[in-house]
Amino acid sequence: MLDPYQLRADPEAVALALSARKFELDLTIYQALEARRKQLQASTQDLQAARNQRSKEIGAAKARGEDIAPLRAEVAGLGEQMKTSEQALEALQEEFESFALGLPNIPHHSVPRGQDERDNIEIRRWGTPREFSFPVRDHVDLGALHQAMDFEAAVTIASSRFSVLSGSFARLHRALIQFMLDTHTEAHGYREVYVPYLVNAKSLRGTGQLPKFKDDLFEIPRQELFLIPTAEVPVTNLARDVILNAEALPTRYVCHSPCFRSEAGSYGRDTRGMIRQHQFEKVELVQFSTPETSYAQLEELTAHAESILQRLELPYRTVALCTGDIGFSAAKTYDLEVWLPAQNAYREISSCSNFEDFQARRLKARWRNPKSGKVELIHTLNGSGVAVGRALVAVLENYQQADGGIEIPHVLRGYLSGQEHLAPP
RNA sequence: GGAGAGGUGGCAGAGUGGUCGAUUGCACCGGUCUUGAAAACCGGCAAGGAUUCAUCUCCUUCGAGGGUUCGAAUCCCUCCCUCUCCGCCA
Repeated sequence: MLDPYQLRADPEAVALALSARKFELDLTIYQALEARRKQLQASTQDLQAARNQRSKEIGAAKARGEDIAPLRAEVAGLGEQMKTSEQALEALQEEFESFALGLPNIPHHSVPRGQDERDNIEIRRWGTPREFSFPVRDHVDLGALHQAMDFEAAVTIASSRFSVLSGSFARLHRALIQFMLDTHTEAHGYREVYVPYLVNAKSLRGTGQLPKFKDDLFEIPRQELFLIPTAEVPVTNLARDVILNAEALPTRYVCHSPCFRSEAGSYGRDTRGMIRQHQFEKVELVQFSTPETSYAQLEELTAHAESILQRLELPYRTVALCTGDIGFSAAKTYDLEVWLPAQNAYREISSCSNFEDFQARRLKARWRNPKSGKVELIHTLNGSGVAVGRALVAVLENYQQADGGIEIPHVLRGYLSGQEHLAPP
């Protein structure tokens, strides 16, 4: 949610800033709503004040033992009038809220301007894609060869866009999770958390998935809960309705969780293999910070995610998303794209964002600023550190050998009883 | 699932229809005292919103929603959550 004061003070400037991300803020609608709100709120509060004052007079008169009947008659009509006004105001405020919830965040000034992903800017590249002396297999073929990846079984059990891993690949997948968690907790100073995978609508509204992106979620209507699309939701909601102490900031959380996405609207995209699944594992980094340090922390968080790819010795590049490609809630985002030899392309494996106070305003996530003594909104950040399924794909494809065997990255060997190599059966 | 108890400010905890937005304690901030600190004493200290250059003033909020009333933290109804006991269960 945007700062209502900023919106009120200079709606034209907000509209201009949002136009950079191809969002059209309808100033006519906004200003009409605002004018009605202002008028109705003032008149409602006047009625409430009159009611309160009269009631106090009745109380005082009664205490003096006077006859209160005439006073009561005087106030009689006030209540109905007030109630009508209050209801109208409430309806208007709901209308205003749904309007405000539909407004995306304002991009930070450092975000490159552009229309779509073609205008994203590559910040840096790490590693060199390997030259293969044999035809490369993609992870699906490698999975079949190792008898360790079964998409047909997943269709039988659930539907398309699910997968079954077994044997060495299931273990490699688990090893990646352990490696990422251990690295972030031991080398990067994150606190590991375990959280609910089902969350309520309030949590999703807080992080920005609701109301606008309901179709992307799996819903459990009976219990009014949703499967999490990312650990960002439960972990960021740790700060909901909380006033943090200044000493607690910055707060760094790391969380491994499954993620569930309906992938509505992506029919036909990435249908082969486990690149785009309804269910996948992710290790998520979440930080809470003061407004002063949030951009420094975005750089830090991004470096922590990059460190995973570096330790796995996977070539990747870091991309700054342009204004036209940035997500709804984010003020600035870096994507990490890992090299996939079978696709001959860099593919997204992590997305690291600073949301500034956009989520915090919805969450009422605040801190007490010792300088002002005031309660102020925190800034929230998160990033994948990194997507586990895609990391598995990247390891398999980058580390494959001519016979279809897989060399194990050095940092994972300790999690695999020291194995250096997975031979096909 | 059954029975009972309870949800009040950062925390603890009073308050059962009328200056209660809320006694008090702790924590926190400022001051006096002190070489310094502690103690003691004095003062301040909820959040959100409207209006305003700012102050003043006003409105809302005692788990959530609805109701009764001129007036609700307080009475009634529904829901949510927490705790205790029983049952069941990983």
